[in-house]
This record gives sequence, C-alpha cells and structure tokens, in this order.
Amino acid sequence: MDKKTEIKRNTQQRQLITECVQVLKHPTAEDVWQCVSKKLPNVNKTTIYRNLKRMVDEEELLSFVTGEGITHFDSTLDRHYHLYCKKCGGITDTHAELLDQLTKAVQDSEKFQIEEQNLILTGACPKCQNNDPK
Amino acid sequence: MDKKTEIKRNTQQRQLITECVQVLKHPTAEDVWQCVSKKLPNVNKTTIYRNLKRMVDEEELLSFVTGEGITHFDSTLDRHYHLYCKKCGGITDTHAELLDQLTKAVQDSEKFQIEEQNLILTGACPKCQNNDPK
DNA sequence: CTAGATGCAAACGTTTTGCAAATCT
DNA sequence: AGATTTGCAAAACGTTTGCATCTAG
Repeated sequence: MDKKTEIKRNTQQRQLITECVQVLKHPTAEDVWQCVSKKLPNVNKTTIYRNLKRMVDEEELLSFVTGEGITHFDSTLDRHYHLYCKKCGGITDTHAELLDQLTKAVQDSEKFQIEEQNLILTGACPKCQNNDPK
Repeated sequence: MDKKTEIKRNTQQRQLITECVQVLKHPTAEDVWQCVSKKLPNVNKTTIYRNLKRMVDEEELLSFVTGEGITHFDSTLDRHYHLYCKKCGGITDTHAELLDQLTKAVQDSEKFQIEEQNLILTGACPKCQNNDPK
C-alpha cells in the first residue's frame, strides 16, 4: 500500500537519464541534461526534472543538497555520506560506519527517530590541497 | 586581508533582523521577514535577503539547507548539527562531539581537509512520535 | 489502441540586481 | 555632506505545471 505499482515505460530518455546519473556520479539536473543532450539533442529539461524526481520518489536514486543549496543526484543507494570539495566541486562518497554510530547515539539520547541522514563535509580534497598551494 | 573591514551601519532593519534570527532559532528568510514586519511593517524582503547574506558572509550567522532544499539561518556559531523533524518542521541543535570524532577520522583516512560540517538528521522528534500515533 | 511520456510555454517560488531615494554617522 | 542602506521593480535562477502531441506496450 506504500509503493505504487505504476506502469513504467522504458523510454529512450529515461534510459539515458539513468545511464548519465551513473556515469556522472553526483550530477545536478543541469549536468544530466547536458549529458543526455549529447545523445538525444532535443531532450527537454522538463523531462529530465520529471524523471529525476520520479526516480527519487521511487527510491531508484537519492538526492542531496550541498551547502550552496545545489541539488545533486546519486545512484549509490547504500547509506553513505559526501565529501564536497569547494575548490574543484568534486564530490566523493564515504562509508557510513561512523555516521551510523552517531545516529544511534542521537537516537538514544534525544529520543529522536531518525529516518534520513544527510551529512556533507566541505573542504579541500587531496588533489586540490596539492595543486593549489595557496 | 581576508575579512573586509567595511563600514557597517546600525540600521533599524539590521537590528531587528539580528533579533529575529535569535528569537526564531532556525528561521528561513521568509520567517525573518514576517518577524521583522511585525515591528516594521514596510520592510522589503530584499533588505532581509541582503542582510542575511551579508551576515553569513561576515560570519555573524551561519546558514544551512534542509533535505527539502530550504535555507535556514542560525545565530549559534559553535559547531553543532541539526535534527529536523519532518512532521512539525522543528529544528533542534545537537552538540558536535561525535561529529568531531567523525570529522577527524575522515580527515586522517581520506586526507580531506574539512572546513565545514553540515549534518542534518531528519526524522520524527519525540513530541511528534507521541502526538501522531500512526 | 491507449495510457503514459514527452516537449513546449508559461507559471512558480526564492533569491539577486540596478537604481533612485532615504538614512545613518 | 556623503557614503551606505533601503525600497521598489524587474530579472535571474531552478523547478514545476497544463496541455496538446507523440509513443511504447
């Protein structure tokens, strides 16, 4: 009764969107649009938005927002969090063990029932620390 | 050379904005506008946005974005993170010890130099768990 | 054949910008 | 007085919606 068993068509657009999210790793809607456009020059952004939204609703993708307020999509579904490099804009996944510990602790001490964890650590990735020795 | 030593005027609007952020705890720009409007009915939203932005730039306030993509402002500057209740929309501060541990671990293992931590745990606060026994 | 998906244009909400008028200091 | 800040209107931005057309099943 929770998940709708909706008919889903396998359109070219949808296939490409899925593909692009996987390849691009942590794209924005704009990124996906540009990527899909390469193979299908007339895709409309609306289609991108509609599909991404639906995929998030149906839990095929997850989305998160960086400190700058930009929404990114992620095809990695296991719980993890993100390292966001301010300099190059790169986003790296990190595993969730420590975050899980933290969440459990909060759950116990605050009696807060946690459903989603959204952690973004922002800073400078190893590459940018070296390349930009300011 | 980093922080600008700009002239800052003590306008009525700015005072009220500061006041409202403190009182409201984790307001959105809209919240602040409504709050300031009570005492100064003709404030323009632009003024709210401009001041909030500047305060964040000058590190008098910090801002964060919930999973829904809504920007909130916070006058508590010490490192801490937020519990966001999906049902009532309430936001609670939590202390940062565990998050600090996590951050240190990431810093060491990933060689990622972390400047900002942004953690939002979303779920149901104690009140809403009880009041809404679904 | 037909429900569901797309493309387009227009609406939307939030935030930003340009400029003249008002206001702190 | 003079520079900063405000208010207003308009633009910008990312996203959503309505609707006619197209298409996968």
